[in-house]
Amino acid sequence: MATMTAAQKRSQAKAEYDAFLAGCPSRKLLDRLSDKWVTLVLAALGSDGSHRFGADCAGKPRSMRYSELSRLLAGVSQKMLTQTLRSLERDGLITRTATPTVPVTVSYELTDLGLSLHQMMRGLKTWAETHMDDVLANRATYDTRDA
Amino acid sequence: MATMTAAQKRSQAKAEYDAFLAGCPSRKLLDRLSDKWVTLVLAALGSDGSHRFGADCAGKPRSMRYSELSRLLAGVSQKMLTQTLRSLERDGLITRTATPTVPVTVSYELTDLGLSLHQMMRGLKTWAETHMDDVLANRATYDTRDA
DNA sequence: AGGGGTAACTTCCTGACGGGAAGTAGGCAC
DNA sequence: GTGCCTACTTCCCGTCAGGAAGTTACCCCT
Repeated sequence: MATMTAAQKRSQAKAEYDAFLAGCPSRKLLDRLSDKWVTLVLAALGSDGSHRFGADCAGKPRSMRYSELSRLLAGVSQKMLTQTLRSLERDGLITRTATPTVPVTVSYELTDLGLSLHQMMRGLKTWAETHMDDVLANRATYDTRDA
Repeated sequence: MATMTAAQKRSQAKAEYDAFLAGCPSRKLLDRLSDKWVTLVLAALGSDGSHRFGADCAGKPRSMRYSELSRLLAGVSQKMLTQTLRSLERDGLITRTATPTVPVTVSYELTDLGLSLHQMMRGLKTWAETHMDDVLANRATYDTRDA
């Protein structure tokens, strides 16, 4: 067991996990990742704060406070934000750091694992933003095809 | 409008759509894409049928029948599969082709737009399968940290 | 000719889950 | 002491997903 190299373990994992199967753990993981808040939280933590000015900078991850995330991810309920952050922490994708300041301050940051996933998520978010027009056009065509 | 180059249109779209905003159309699109069945359907249609033998071949998209998808995506209900396929068709990501054979045969295939999204989805599915062990390890640590 | 079979849905019911809003802890400023 | 701040937690309720049964349309078999 301990005699396997990382590469061996990786190839074995690749062979054993199949997200198409319902019972597979990786399927459950994929279900978890396929969550709108997960996508947005990862996209938020991965981009630097100046996404509005410089677009999505692929640079170093940034730690954000709970309230910052709450503000950036417009429309997220506090319950879902907490829940999403907890599950991401549990899965080792982000770290939670509580500093005992006046009112306790909590900051979240991507781990290396989370950073690797962030690449995917950022791509997904970017895809949605760039191909929005195509999708909208297709919808218009579809809706008028047979009224 | 028609005088803009594709690059110009793209940069404009990039500037206008921001998936972090709740009201933005791209946010709604991202929500739609962040669906476990969407991810799996796209992953299925993009991979050739021999994913079990040759893993996820990045080759040409493959048309699949309703029943094939239903079988491959273990656990999907017929209702959700139909619903997912309909919305993907509406958004121009897949095409639906009904051939009037004995019992009508319906096949689905990725469009070019869908194929570009498929790259993302395949990456996501692969990520889930390859990093499953890391996540599992992190969960074990988290759960035993404070019982 | 009538019963059975098949593909691709559609409908109905019910339980789980997400959103909204209100409540909690606890330390400091006034 | 009263109030406020952050970061949650709890409660309620509407919506939505899952499961199973029903539907349509056609052909085959007897």
